[in-house]
Amino acid sequence: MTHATAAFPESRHDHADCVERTLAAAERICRDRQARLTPQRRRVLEVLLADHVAVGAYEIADRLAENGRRPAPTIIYRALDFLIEVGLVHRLASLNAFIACGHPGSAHGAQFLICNGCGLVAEISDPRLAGAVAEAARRVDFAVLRPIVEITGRCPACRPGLRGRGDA
Amino acid sequence: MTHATAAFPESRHDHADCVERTLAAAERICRDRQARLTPQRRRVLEVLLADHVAVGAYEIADRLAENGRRPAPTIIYRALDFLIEVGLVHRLASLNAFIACGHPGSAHGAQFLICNGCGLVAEISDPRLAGAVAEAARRVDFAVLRPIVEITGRCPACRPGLRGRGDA
DNA sequence: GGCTGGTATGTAACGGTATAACATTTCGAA
DNA sequence: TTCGAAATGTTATACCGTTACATACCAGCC
Repeated sequence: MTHATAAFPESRHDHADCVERTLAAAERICRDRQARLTPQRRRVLEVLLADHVAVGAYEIADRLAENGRRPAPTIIYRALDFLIEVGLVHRLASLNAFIACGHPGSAHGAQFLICNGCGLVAEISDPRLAGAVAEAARRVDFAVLRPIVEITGRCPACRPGLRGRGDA
Repeated sequence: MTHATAAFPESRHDHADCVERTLAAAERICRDRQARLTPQRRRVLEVLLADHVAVGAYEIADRLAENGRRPAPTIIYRALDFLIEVGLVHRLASLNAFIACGHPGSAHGAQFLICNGCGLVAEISDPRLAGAVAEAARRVDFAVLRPIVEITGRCPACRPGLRGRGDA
C-alpha cells in the first residue's frame, strides 16, 4: 500500500498492475514446471504481494483468517516452502519473514535492502555484488551454496533531510 | 604453522593460544571502553571461543550448566547483547546463533562463510565485498546501517574430491 | 465405475528462539 | 555509608518453526 519515493526500487508504481502481473507470471511459471499453484498457495502469495514489506508466517495466517478460519502454522509454512522452491518467494533470514520475489522466472541471485523506517524491502540483483561474493569465497576455496545478503538501513523516503535524491 | 586445508581460515591452528589471545584482547577492549567483562559475560565468551562454530543461546546455557545451574535465557541474551555491543561477538542471522569475533578491536565490516558440512564459520573482512555492498546501496540512494553477508556452503575440508586446493 | 498412489490439506502438540516485566544484588563513586 | 546505576536473577510469555499423524483430493489405471 505505501509508496516510497525516488530511487528506492519499489516506489510509486501501479501496484495493482504489479500484483496482477506477478500473479500471471506465477501461474505461468508453475504451469511450466508442472507445479500446482493451488488456491491455498495462491492466497499466501497474494498476502505477500499486498505490499513490498516482509511478512512473518504467523502474520500471513492472521491475514488469511480475515475471510475464514486461521490456518495453522504448518499450512502456511508448507505453502511458503512451495513458493520458495519455485522461486516466487524469498525468505529474509534477518527478519524471520518472507517476501514475494520481485522478478520471478529469471534465475537470479538476489540481495535485499531493508528499510527499518517503513519496512519496505527492495530486491536487487547486482552482478558486481554477486561477483564480489563469489570472488571472496573463491579466494578461500569455499564452495558457495546459498549467499545471503541483507542490508538493513534507510530508504530515501525515510531519511530526514535529503529527500528524493537518487544518484544512479 | 601451515593451514592444512588451504585458505579456509580457521584450520589447524594452535587453538589454546587463539583462545588465550582473544580473551586477553577482550579484557583490554573492555578496559579501554570502561565496560565490565564480568565473570558471567566472560563465561559466555569462553563458550563461544571453544571452537569456531556458531552456538545458539540455549546451547550456551546448556554448556554453562555443566558447572552449576543452567542460566535462564535472559541471562544469556543479556551477556550476548553486551558482547555484541563491544564487538566481541557476532550474531549470525541465518543460524539464529552466535560466534566469537575473529579479530576484535579493529572496527571492521565482517562477512561470514558458513560450512554446512562441519559447521565451521570463517569470518572474513573483504574490502571489495564491503565496497560492493556500499556501492549497490549508494546506487539506489539507500543508507546502510547494518549489512549482513552470510554465505553458506562447503569449506575446503568438507568438499569431497578436490582437497587442498586454494588459489589465492 | 472403483482401485491405487501421490500430492495437498488439516489438526494437534511440541521444541527452539527471544523478550517483557519485575525483584534483587553488586559495585563504584560521592 | 549511602546512593544510584549497572548487573543479575526469576517467571512468564510471545514468536518462529517442525514433527507426527490423519484426512482429502486428484490423477492414471484396471
